[in-house]
Amino acid sequence: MEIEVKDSTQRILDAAEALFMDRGYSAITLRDIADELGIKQASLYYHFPGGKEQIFVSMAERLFERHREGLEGALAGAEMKLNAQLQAAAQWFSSQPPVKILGMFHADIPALTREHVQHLETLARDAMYLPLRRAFVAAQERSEIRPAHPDLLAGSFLWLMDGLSYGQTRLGAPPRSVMADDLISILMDGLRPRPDLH
Amino acid sequence: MEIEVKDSTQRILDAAEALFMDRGYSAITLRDIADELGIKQASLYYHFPGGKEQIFVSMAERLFERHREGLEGALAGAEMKLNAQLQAAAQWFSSQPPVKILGMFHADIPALTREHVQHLETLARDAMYLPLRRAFVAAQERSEIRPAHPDLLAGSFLWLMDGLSYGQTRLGAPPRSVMADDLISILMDGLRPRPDLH
DNA sequence: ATTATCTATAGATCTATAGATAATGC
DNA sequence: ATTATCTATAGATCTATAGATAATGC
Repeated sequence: MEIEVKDSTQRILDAAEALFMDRGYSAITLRDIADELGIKQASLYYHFPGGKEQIFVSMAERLFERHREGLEGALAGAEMKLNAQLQAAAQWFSSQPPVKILGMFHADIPALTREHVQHLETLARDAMYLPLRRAFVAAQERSEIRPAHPDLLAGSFLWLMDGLSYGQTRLGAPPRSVMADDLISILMDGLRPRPDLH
Repeated sequence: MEIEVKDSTQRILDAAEALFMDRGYSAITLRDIADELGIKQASLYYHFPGGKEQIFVSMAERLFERHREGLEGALAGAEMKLNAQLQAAAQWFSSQPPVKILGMFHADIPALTREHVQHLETLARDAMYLPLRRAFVAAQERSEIRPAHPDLLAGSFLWLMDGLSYGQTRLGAPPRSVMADDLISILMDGLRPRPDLH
């Protein structure tokens, strides 16, 4: 059994991810990240010559790749019923630290270059949005749910999963797993193929 | 007919609201706000001796009071059916600039003093969360919807309304009013009093 | 010689304060 | 005299660069 010590690059990205995701790009300084690791701020430039922006972009790339694999794996591993797939997706999201992806983007991204924005938006879309959208579209094709705009469904589901992270202690809320189950159950009932219109 | 010119304090809060809500507390400087108004950064201290933090808190107080009145008015003005009330609430939210309230709080609030955090959280709760929660509880008491945790319902609805602001151009989405109607329709169907549990 | 850190610091902000200036109202 | 601005600036960061230092690997 080999004890593999994470290399410095990964440890920097770990710290950066926790800090950036929690408080946003502008609020975090390179000193915050370095302090977290017990090194000096200038030492970060050895691993990331591009400085703060490069650290942010690398962190986001790694995060999206992890989510793409995790979410696609969860969806593929579930029964081919939307209900089971959404439960698996919810479980995946709650296994991960909060992402706050859309909020982060809107607030943080004006601080980045156009190219980096474009790049990260594509990654985010591929990693989190499209896999869910495909699951909703497939369920519609199987007539498992009534017709509804798949962009709305995918976006709202993703948004709700993201919101479960925030909601925790704030504004008095039940535990996360219960919330996810209840939400999915309400959503599935709401999407039944035309139950008994009026 | 009297042309009432907004006083400087209100104009400062207008600019602060637009900037803070868009990019967050840390990303906005006093110079950004002053530039927006065509004055010098130091002049802001005449109206807000407490500086940046006081501007943010005053802006948030005004915003929450506006939302409390607007949301309570919308709910009270609607038919006493949950469906109509949620539609009125959705209309109110889409009449307002995006709030991004929870995301803002989580990210920005570590930069404020404990007292201000406490104060703003109470205002946010009273203005946006509790009115919706009361509407869901009342609908349950009228047996209009099946039993479900009202905190989850109020929180998710608020969160979804908030999300409609983000989702707009991003990630390919239908127009906001359509999305709100579709979501409410799905939610209402999902909450029907025990439809036909096999 | 290479790798990974450090110290020191330049240059660019940002917040906040002090005091000057100009316009208005008694 | 009061109100609302301005200029100037101190003091505190923050990012990024230059070059020193120490440990490891050939």
